[in-house]
Amino acid sequence: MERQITIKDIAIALRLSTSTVSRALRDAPDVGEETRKAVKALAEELDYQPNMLALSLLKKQTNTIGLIIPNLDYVLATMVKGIDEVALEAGYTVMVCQSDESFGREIVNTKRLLDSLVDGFIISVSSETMIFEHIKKIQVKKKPLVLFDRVINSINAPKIRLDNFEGGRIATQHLIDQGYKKIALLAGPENLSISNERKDGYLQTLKQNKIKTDKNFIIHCDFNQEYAYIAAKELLAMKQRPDAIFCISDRLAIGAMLAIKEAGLKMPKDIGLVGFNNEPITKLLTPAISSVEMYGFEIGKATAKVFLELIHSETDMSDKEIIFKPKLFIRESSKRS
Amino acid sequence: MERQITIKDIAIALRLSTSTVSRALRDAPDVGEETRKAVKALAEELDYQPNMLALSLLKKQTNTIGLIIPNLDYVLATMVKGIDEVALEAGYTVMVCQSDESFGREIVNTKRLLDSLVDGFIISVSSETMIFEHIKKIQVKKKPLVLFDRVINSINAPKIRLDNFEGGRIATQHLIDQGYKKIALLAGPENLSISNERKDGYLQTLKQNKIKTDKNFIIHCDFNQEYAYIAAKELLAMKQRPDAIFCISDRLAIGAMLAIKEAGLKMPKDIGLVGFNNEPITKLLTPAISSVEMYGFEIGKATAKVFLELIHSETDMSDKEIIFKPKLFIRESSKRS
DNA sequence: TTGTAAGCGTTATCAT
DNA sequence: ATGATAACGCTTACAA
Repeated sequence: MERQITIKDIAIALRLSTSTVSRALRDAPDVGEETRKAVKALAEELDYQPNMLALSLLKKQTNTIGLIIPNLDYVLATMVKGIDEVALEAGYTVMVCQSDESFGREIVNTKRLLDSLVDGFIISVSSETMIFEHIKKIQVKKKPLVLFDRVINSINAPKIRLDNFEGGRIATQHLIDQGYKKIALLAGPENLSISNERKDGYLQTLKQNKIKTDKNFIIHCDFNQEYAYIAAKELLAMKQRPDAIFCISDRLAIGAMLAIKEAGLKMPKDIGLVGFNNEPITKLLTPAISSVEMYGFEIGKATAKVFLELIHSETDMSDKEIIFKPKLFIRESSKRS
Repeated sequence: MERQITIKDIAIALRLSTSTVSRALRDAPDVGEETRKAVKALAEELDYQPNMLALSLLKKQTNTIGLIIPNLDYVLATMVKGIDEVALEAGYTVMVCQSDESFGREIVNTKRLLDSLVDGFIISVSSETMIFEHIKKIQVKKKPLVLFDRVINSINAPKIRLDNFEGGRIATQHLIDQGYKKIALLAGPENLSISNERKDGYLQTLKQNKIKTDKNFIIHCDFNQEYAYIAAKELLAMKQRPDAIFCISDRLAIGAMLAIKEAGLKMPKDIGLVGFNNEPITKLLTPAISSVEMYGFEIGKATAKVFLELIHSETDMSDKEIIFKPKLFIRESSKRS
């Protein structure tokens, strides 16, 4: 790596002090017209670039956002895109760290980023995360923190997320409206907020419609097509098999679909299927799968905006909560009428 | 943001000099056993964290890799995952910047990262990128640089990529073997290396099999399902319509598939279809789409390894080139025999 | 074994 | 209008 051109180089070459050069470069008012020109010309010629590290050390800010996410699947990639776009615009660079759904990696990532490189954090937790000491540490250090998508209610920080309860509700209500009576749920990992909220929406909707819930109809599994396939097979093998399955994600729905097809059942006639996320694939499959849109890009943009607001106004925003309303896209897999 | 605990705080509290504290913390040999213990104990108690910024400024290295990619679609997300994993293991943090296929944003990202925060670059260029001054600038500054996936041949730097020519070849040969005679090509943007290499594989294979190429059978379009749909419609509307379409990506293949279905044609009987990337969806569609696997995760890991090698051994590696062999997964969309 | 001082590249404060 | 100096937090000769 080449030695960087510094302010000092310019100062020496021009027989000026570093402070004058610094001032000239930043168009400070109290600097002679000629010196300014000379400095700028030489800076240009030598292709001088300020050393951000030195600036960051001095200013105690890096213009960098630490973004910690559990994976880079469709939904999160979309959210990252939104965050990125807003951040770039505002002059921030985003450090994306994937925890890969691992609590351990999430902690390592948090620690690394916390070790003073980033101005603040935007986090969506891993599915393993049940203890939040690492997150609290961020707050102890008074670094700005925004939670999105998979938020943690017990942490005091701005939260941007989908109304997952409502998502669960509209999906379930739709199935009921289509005449399905024995609706199973393929849920995600047990302790994951988004999964449980969707589940609550499902449960309450059943109750409101006076449909008894069958515990055996609720299966928790990892966000993984294979597991969903196995879980769905189990459901279909029951004597009193469900006549519809609501899946907490499209990946799960795809796994379920494979099991349904293998069982020789037809959607929507024999069984109804609804997914979540509204991934582009859902439109393309046969049958196309009904799914709940979660507006990932918008959530991403909103998240970054809240972050910027938080970082610029030192006011307390820990109560701030932006909740996006989901929308159900009804497709063949569940449309009977 | 809270004031950080510094070495100075510990020094004052213990009535030592900062240098002694620094030494004690780093287990330097020339420090008294007792002082070491005292320092470490207090550091622990105060939860002292070294200021990486100061260290970086001093050492002129940030343990950070600048990763510039055109998008976060399935293939690149997979590659990023591979890069991330290896980098994390080696103590590096990755700054992922999406150019969003925009030349302008690629330049902004490069400039920002170059302004001294990162130790080196891993880049896959945008589809708009035809001028490489920003990349050359990285080299002028002697920062380590590795290109992957969409590489630039005229730039002297290690390159890790798929054998795209071979990918084009096996896809085309497969179609020929299945008895297709009029094979069209849905290619990507005109100036994109991966697209042209795949195209060359296609062209040469046709030639080798003594099949005349029809210029009208080759359509360039953006990596976008909509465009592919339109392009495929055009192809199918020709009097002498193609009896097979090789698409340079799965997204394009999906667009083509929609057009094919709409035209009432059956795959593989009436028309053959082969995609590229082997995205998980290809298996799930009806018919399942044959596709060329490109081993994104492995390419990602290899890329990060080469980067680490480059950064640690100051040897010249600009000739290094790792080329992965693609593999065709044959599915219903093109399997006649 | 410990302390002093210079330096990494920059800016801000105070003189001149 | 310009310069000297201290400071950001840390490491590393060099002294003691």
